[in-house]
Order: sequence, then structure tokens, then C-alpha cells
Amino acid sequence: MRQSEIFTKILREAPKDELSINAQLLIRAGFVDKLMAGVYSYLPLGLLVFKKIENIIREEINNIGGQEVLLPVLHPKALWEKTGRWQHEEMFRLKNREEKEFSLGWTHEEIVTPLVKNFVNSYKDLPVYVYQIQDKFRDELRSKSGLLRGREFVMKDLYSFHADEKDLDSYYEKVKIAYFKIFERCGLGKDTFLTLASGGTFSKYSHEFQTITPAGEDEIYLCPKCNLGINKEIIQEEKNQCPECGNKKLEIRKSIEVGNIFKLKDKYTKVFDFKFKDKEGQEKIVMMGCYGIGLGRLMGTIVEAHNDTRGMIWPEEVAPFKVHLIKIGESLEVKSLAEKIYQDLQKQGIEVLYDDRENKTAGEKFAEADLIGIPLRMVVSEKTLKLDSVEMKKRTEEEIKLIKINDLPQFLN
RNA sequence: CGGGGCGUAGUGUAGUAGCAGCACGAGUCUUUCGGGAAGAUUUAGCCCGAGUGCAAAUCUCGGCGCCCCGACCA
Repeated sequence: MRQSEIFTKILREAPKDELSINAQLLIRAGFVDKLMAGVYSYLPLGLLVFKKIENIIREEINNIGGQEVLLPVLHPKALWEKTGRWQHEEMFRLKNREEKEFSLGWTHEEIVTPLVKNFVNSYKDLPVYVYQIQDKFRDELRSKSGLLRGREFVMKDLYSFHADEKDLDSYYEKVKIAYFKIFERCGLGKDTFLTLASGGTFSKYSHEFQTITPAGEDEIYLCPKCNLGINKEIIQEEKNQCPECGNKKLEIRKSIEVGNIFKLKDKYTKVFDFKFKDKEGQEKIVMMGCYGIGLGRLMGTIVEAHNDTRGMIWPEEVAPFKVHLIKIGESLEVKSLAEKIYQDLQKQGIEVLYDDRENKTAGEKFAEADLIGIPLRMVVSEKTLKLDSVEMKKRTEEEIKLIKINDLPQFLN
């Protein structure tokens, strides 16, 4: 992509009312735009990152058998009355001109459970794993911290249906592993910890995936021996010690909840009378699990975890581009070499943002490149041309390397 | 929902009753081009409504909106 053609512009200063790092950097760099509190537009650069995250999640959920669907956002009142959640405080409710009532989906158990029930009769039809990547609407009283807590946000929600609890348990463990792969690939691996949280009425605990960062709105008690977090809601119940090893020296850390998994068991399948016939022809209730990841929050968390005073530092797999090619100077030689490298990189399938802009000083280009945070910066200028080279610098490092133009193809492989 | 802060141009800021100013950005031209260029020139603003007053960005009331702390977040 040519930087001269991107319709957004980079702001030298952050809007003064944004204090959170993710909001400041993402807005300044033109990755997102705020429509109102907790509601954001994703702009070209931000959407590239968003799609990378989306694809990582899709791949890992497909790997554990997930089948992707797209459920409606507009829901009828009746289904929510059935589970007693019509009055849920986070739900947006609306009426049409005939005074019929609807809601905007803040979660999808009420939709997916009767849906899957339609197709499942026998134990042979189970298990079923369905997921979607789609908008959720939640009437948050206090949206905050940029992308970290939204009123409208995209979530990956996976629902699993099983013949018995044992099968639910084993799938639940698979999801844990898939989640860790997702966070690893998003560059949050070493900072993300499985955390025990309250399970509600249907199971003792649920699990959260908490990423340690100073911007966190949660606090977890971390057992460094087991790499297990304990949510503060339940730390009293656990007598302030690690339930795995009994360690009492827990570290209190600020963290962001990037994922959450629940064993719902029969909580919703019972309400919708979702049963199947087992091998003996006996009717049994279906067991259910649900598993969520908020994509925007994940993107915001990556920014919170990877930045410096100059800007964002995207982990390789979620970066909007692999290479930021910068042209300095307007001579024909520099221009044509930069153009050629731009074309060559694209031919090789390397995603490249090409700063072809004129009338920008080198300093501005570097400063903006640092803000955008693409992993590898490549500079073509009079200086490098004389040396038959281009200059390479990783966003994470200060060291600058000169690479001979002829060696470029090998270097990039 | 409780508490606090705030709302002046695209962004940042000055102006607290008397001509709405500055910087950056953006446009045009020229010169520049390795860490946020120079000159010339142009552009653009008091969140909304009501009130007080000769006069309101400024005071009063109401509304809307944003940020932060807390509560809430199966």
C-alpha cells in the first residue's frame, strides 16, 4: 500500500481527553476513530491489524473443530424471556413501530442453543462446535480505556455441545490450549495467564485469560510457581493461596481479561429442553460450554503491551504490514529504486507499506514510521544508493544494518 | 449509577464580561529533503438552548458530550 494514498492522516498530538495508551496511539496513527464513548470505527491501517487477529483466531478455532456461522444481532424478546435474561442490565432493548420488542445481542446462548437443537437428535450428532466472529452490544455504564471496554465490539464466541460432562471437560481443555496459541501468536504469550474466576451458579469456577499490563482494569493474584492467576472475586474463598500448590506468596498484578471460558453444563440446554438419545435410546440433556474473545480488546491489549515513547510496536503476526519502505529524497534514482523494491516485495508476497510521500522530511517519515510500528523499516535514499544498499532497522532494535541491493531477496527469506 | 475534571479551528492551546489570538495541520508557490524543514500566501473555531446584562467564549440555569476514580461487568 502506498502511504500517499491512505485517506487518514497522522496526528502529531493525541486528543487531550484520551489518556489510555491504546486510544492515544491508535487514534494518532489513524488506526481507529472514536464515534462516541466505547464505539469505534476501524480505519484502513487498524482494520489490517484487526483482520490479522481475526484470522489467527479463526485458524486456531477451526483447528479444534469449530464451524463458523453468523448469527443475527437482532433478537426477539421471547427467547430472552425464556431464560429470564430479558431484563439483563447490559442489554440494549428496542421497539419497532408496532411496539414489538427486540434486543441487540450482547451474547448468543439464547440464539445458538435452539439453533443447534434443531439439528441434533442422537448421540451420533454430538459433539457440535459452532462459533462466530461478530458484533456484540452491551450497555456499559462506563466505557473506557479506548478499545478495552466498548459498548459495541466484535467478539469471537464459540459454543460447544456435548453428550456428557466428560466430553465437555476434554473439549474445554482443548480450548484452553487453542487460546494460549492465539495469545502467543498475538504477541501476548509470556504475559497472559490462565486465571480462576467465579463460575456463577452452574460450576465452581470459570477461567479467564489475563494479560499482565499496567493499564489493566483487573487485579489478579498470580502464583509464580504454577503460572496460575486467581481473580480477586474468589481469592477470599481460596484463603489467599494458590489452589494448585498452596503457595501463599501470590503477586498482585494489574491485568486485562482477554478471554473467558465457561462450562455452562445444562444451564441453557435445560431451559430450551435440548436433549438427545444415547446408545441405549435414553433421553439425556446436552452439556454446553461457551468461550469468548473480544477482538477489539485484544487489539488494544497488544498496543498496551507493546509500545514505547515513540509509538506502537506490532508483534510480527498482527502487524498491518511486514515492511515499511521509506523513500528519502526526490532524485529520480532514489525514486525508481524505491519503486522497484516496492514492486519486488509485493511480487514476493511481502506486505509492504511504501512511504512514497513527497514534501515530508526524513524526520517526519521516521517519526511516523515509529508511531505506526511496523516490524521492519527499510530506507532507500541517496546515501544508501551510493553504497548499492538499502538500510534495515527493526522497530524493536536501535541497530541499523545495510544490505546490498543484490542480497535483498535472500535477506527477506 | 455515585464522585471528580472538562468542552474555543482538523489537533493542541491563550483569552474569566469589551475587536477570538497563537502553534501545528491542511491548500497554493518557491527553496529544501537522514530524526517532527524555511519563506510567501490562503484556510478554518467559542458544544446546544434559555436567562442576566449596554455588551457573554467568559456569569446563571438546563441539556448534550468526552475523560478519570469507584460501583457494575453470566
